[in-house]
Amino acid sequence: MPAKQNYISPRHSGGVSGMNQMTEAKLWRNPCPFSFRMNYLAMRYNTPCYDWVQKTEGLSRIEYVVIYSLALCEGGQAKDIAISSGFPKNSLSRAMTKLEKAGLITRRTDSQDKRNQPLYLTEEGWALFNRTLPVFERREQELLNGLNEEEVKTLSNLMAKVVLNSVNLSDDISAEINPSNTE
Amino acid sequence: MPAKQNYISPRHSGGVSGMNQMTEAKLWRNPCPFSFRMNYLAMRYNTPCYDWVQKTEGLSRIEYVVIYSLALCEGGQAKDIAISSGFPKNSLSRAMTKLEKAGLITRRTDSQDKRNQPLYLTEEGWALFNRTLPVFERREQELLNGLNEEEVKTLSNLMAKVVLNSVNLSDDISAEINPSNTE
DNA sequence: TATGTCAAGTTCTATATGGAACTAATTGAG
DNA sequence: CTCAATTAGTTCCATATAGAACTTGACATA
Repeated sequence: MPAKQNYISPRHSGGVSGMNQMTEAKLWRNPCPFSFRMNYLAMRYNTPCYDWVQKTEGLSRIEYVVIYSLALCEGGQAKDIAISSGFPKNSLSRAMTKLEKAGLITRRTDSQDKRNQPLYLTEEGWALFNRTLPVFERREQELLNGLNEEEVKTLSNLMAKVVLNSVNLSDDISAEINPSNTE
Repeated sequence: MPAKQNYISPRHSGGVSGMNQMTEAKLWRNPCPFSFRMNYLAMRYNTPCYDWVQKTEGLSRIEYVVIYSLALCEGGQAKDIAISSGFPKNSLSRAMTKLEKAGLITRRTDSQDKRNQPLYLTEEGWALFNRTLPVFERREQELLNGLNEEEVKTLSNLMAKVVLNSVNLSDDISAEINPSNTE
């Protein structure tokens, strides 16, 4: 065959790193390198984990997030899950209804303030959490495989520092943009 | 008023760090601390940026991702964007159709392989990218505000290392689970 | 004891989303 | 040279999703 037929554009070839040219560009020639790496890794973590939970337990991502959140913070409310996860409260409401029907969580009513509905895992909810957690832990381990213990510690600390800093940031960008925002 | 009425449960109070108890639990008592920090930061970056692009330019997240991807890698294809961003190819197809109609991108046809459609930004596409990029850059800067230059460098390097390691991981979890996975 | 404001959660509904099946082009096997 | 397998991209459509409006409850002010 003529060479032209077999020619594989460098754009589409694996190259040394085993990734396509666009991914390499986003990694190494990106004006927002941190954001890309973060989003890319989030995808490589979330997709397989939540696909697996969907398949094995029949729970969507948001439904599993509710379970996970309550396992870490018993008696938390929909509002708390919304704040810590970013999911809108109406989607959470739907998820909670389904989980309650499935017997995985219970809602009580705060007698002090009847608007509040502290949420708890049932025994079955705990069982589900306990049998699924290892998969999530394993995936995180796999991602961090390439780092030694020291590096994992450093990375963890720096990420925590960024999270703490981010808490004070406004999410309203229009407010930050000045009339003359020509950089 | 009786103290009981005014009592604010520690669960819902700001506490020292200014975040609710559930977020603190997810940060400091999480079996998967890296994953949570990553997802939390991704949310704090993506939500305001893409909401802003939606409002100011009328582009959805996936549509903007196409623009951004082509700015970093001219002539890339839908497939490349799918791999590097995780969006399904049918959603990308829809986005590309809209962007082409809006005059922001053009599709050519590879004469070598007519299945391929290398994509390019038009002049207007470039203009849009150039006027929106500063907002994304600024948001990344804001997130990293709390770190000094040295720390930003370290964090960037470690994240890159994790990405490189992750490239070789399988996304199929069921294949990784052994019959006896009772950890 | 009214009344305006705010907060938590629910419901309604239009739209966005992505899986599955499809078309068209290419390649590989025999 | 055929035909099966593979790949890029599109279309179809059932369902998930999230904005907006709503309900209910709390509480401050008067």
